[in-house]
Order: sequence, then C-alpha cells, then structure tokens
Amino acid sequence: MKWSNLENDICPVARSLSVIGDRWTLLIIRDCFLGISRFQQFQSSLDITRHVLTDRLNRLVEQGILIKEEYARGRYDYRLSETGRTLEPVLRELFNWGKRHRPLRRKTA
Amino acid sequence: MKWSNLENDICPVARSLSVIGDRWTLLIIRDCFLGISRFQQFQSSLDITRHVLTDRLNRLVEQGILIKEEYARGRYDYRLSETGRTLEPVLRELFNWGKRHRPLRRKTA
DNA sequence: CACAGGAAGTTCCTTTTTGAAACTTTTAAC
DNA sequence: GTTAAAAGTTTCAAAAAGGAACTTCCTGTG
Repeated sequence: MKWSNLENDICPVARSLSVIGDRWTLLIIRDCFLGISRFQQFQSSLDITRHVLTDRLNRLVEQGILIKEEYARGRYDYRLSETGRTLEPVLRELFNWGKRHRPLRRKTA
Repeated sequence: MKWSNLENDICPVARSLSVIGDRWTLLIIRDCFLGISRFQQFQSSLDITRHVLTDRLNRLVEQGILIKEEYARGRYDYRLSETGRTLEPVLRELFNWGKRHRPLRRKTA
C-alpha cells in the first residue's frame, strides 16, 4: 500500500495516521496547543528544515486541522481549527505514555 | 533537531514520538493487537516492503515494545510486550478520532 | 532422495524525502 | 536608503523508501 492510500482504509486508525502519522506533524500540532502560531516560531522550536515545515503546514491546512490567517502582507498565523482541537486526547495519551514509559534520563555527566 | 535526538527531549510527547512517530510503526502495533505476529502476515496486511518491515520490527524489539520469539529455526513470532500493551489507549484515541473526524466515504461510483 | 514451496530475510538499484544552505520578496526599523 | 526580519523558494547532497530478484533453512510430496 502506498502511504497515500491510507486515507481510505477501512481502519479508522489508519485513516488517522494518514493525517498525523508523520514524524513532525504531531509536534507541530503540539506546538499549536502551546500557543505557537508562526513559521519562525515553529522553526526554532522544532529545528525542522523550512522545506519540510512549509510542506507540513500546508498539508495540515489542506486537511482542515490548521487555519492560515494573514496577519500582515505575506505573513501568517497558523492556528488550530475546531477539528484540530479535537486531537487533544491523542496528544494527551502520547504525553502520558511518554511520561510513564520513556522517562527522561538525566545525564550521568 | 535530528529525529534521533527526540528520545531525550524534555517533552514526553516528543519522546513517545521517537518510538512510535513513524509512518508504519503504529500500524504494525495495531496489527499486533489484532493478533498478527509473523513477518508474512504483517507484510500482506500492510503491503509494506520487507526492507522497511524488517527495520521497524527490529526497532520495536530494541525499544522493548515487541518481543521476538523463535517458533521454528529462523522463524519468529513478534508479540507485544508488557510495555507494548500499554500503548492501547493511544491506539484507542487514534481509532476514535479517525472514526469521528475522518469517516470513510463510500465511493460514488 | 530430488524438487517445489513457504518463511524470513538480504541485496542491489531506482525514486522520494530530508537536510543544509543560500537566495527572494515584502514590510518594518533605524 | 541601508539593514533586518518573516516566510518562503531553489538548489544540491545525503538518507530513507520502494521494487524486484536472490538466499537459506525447513517442510512436505511423489
């Protein structure tokens, strides 16, 4: 199966992953929940290349997860849509799982 | 940030994604929950290349999510570990989200 | 026993994606 | 009126994914 065919899979999990099953996408969405909304902010928060960031933001807008609003000529805020905000429980489970099962190890320097 | 540095990120969400934030990984885990345990079965269920499947299975074993058991010389069952089973709530949220927000459209053929 | 067939990988090679860095364009600042 | 920042593009190299054929070790079957 091509990744692109996933969106019509019979399994709801697969359909979800067709939207957010990407390496960076959920981190972008997490940042949105934390109030980040501009290109540069995402860029420095995630240290992702502009190239990929551009692509992911556009994709999320197409998918109706983010809304792109021009706040000045050629500059945009990306904000969670209604639908985007419904991803909160997913983020919460990832948060809980990571916290419990992948505890942060302090450097033994 | 390199993807590989994510595992030590301060954010639990990022740490979770360093394990399961891959395109195929969660689908493999979903299949495990559905009782799939052998290479060929994953391969035909997901239509993933052997190459990538080999890599993902090994990675999940390294991460302690799956346990690899030889059931015959050179043949293995991959089963969810204790830790692996704790991913159930994550899967459930993805299931719910997909079901609600990405309903399956019937072909208008 | 010789041969076919399946499981689980490997190899090799091509196509996509990423990543890194420099280059645009528009607007605001000094 | 030169300088800077925001949000991208472009360009080119490196890494990852896809495809198909090839390998090993078993397990039948005749």
